Amino acid sequence: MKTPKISKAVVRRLPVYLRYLQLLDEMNIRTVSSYELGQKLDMNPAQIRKDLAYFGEFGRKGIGYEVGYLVEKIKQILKLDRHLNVALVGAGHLGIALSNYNRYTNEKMSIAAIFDTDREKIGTQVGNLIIQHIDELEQAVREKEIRIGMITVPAPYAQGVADRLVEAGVKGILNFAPVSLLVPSDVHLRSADVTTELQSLAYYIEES
Amino acid sequence: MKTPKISKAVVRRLPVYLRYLQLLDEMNIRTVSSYELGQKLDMNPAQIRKDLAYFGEFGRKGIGYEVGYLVEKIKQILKLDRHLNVALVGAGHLGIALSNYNRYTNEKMSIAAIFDTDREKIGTQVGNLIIQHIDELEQAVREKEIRIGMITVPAPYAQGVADRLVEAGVKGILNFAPVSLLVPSDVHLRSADVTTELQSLAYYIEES
DNA sequence: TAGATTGTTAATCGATTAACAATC
DNA sequence: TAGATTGTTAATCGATTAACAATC
Repeated sequence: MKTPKISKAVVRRLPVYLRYLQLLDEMNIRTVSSYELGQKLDMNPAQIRKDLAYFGEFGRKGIGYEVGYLVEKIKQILKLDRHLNVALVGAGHLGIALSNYNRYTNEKMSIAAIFDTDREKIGTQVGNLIIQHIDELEQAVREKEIRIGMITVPAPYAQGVADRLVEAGVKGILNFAPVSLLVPSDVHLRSADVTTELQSLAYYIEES
Repeated sequence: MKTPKISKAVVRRLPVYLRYLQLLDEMNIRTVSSYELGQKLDMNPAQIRKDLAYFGEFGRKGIGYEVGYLVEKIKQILKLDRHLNVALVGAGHLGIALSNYNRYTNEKMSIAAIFDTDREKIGTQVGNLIIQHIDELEQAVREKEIRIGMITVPAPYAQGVADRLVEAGVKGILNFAPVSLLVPSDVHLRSADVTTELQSLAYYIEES
């Protein structure tokens, strides 16, 4: 165990750091301090330093962090330096839209299969993939070593899809359906539901 | 000030409770205990009771919560009992997909305008809306009393769009672009970025 | 050297959970 | 009445921030 005990909050912030560091890298900025990062990401510099320090000593006192080096380190930590295949279940508007995210994430992470139940859609090409029937899910997950599933089916079908993904061996699920899912504790579930986000935002909107 | 100090974590859970309660309501289930809710939502019952108790005494000792009543109460708390207009900026695949979310959220919350800069798209109908040029944003926000903006433009344009939304008077922003935005402290910003979600999930995926 | 900035410890703050009296 | 379940206080746990010695 190379890391002691990393909190979920820390892990959720690492991709945010990574994204901004990659931007700096593209701008050929070599070095950055936790203070500068804090300014740009609206975060406390101490938190950034502490987060990074869980994984090693990446900075230099008096200087800051070397951008390119830190990018590589964070990629390693997040395991973005190895291939990771994702399955997308639900080829509706949202599913199709998300299938474009291939480019955004990382060359090493890619959507390796898309599933639906609609006979009209099956066999159709989306990007460089062909929409498959969901009954091929288990086989595809095994053959392509898919580890993460994204669920973009209507709410009533989402739990069933989650069950199948789990059964097939997926270890992470990103659920876009507006419903609470139950999965075994060894499977990491994230909700990416627009409904709940908007509804909780509404709380903060004062009367006009 | 009718509420003392409600934490963000509590507010984010209320829509989750609401959603499940509405499901129970549709199934004509009259009453539910915090224990049952906890089971179905994979949450601690004490937390659910405590969350609800911040806003009033909605339950009955020995009985539980009356589903229909609690649904109404949570809607009131989240201000989902009044109209709330949302603007969508960016009519790409994701934007179009999200424009369907009208039905999911709430009859009272609706996307009231869609903007883009692409001349090809402007004037095009999406659902019951016509895509407008982003230069009409300020006027539309004012006229339609839009209070929340969803950003689905490419990352490099997102901060500019956020600035315009803020300037126009929007008080909540849901950002789908893979970039960290800065907004004034009185504007509530939420990130709904798939990239960071997937990347943080990757951390938990063990070697195959 | 003087100034800057890290890594880390200690202090603080916030959120979750346990426990139980009140009561339906 | 006995059993169930809330609302709430106290205890615990986890996360953030402040402070500063180490050092580039």
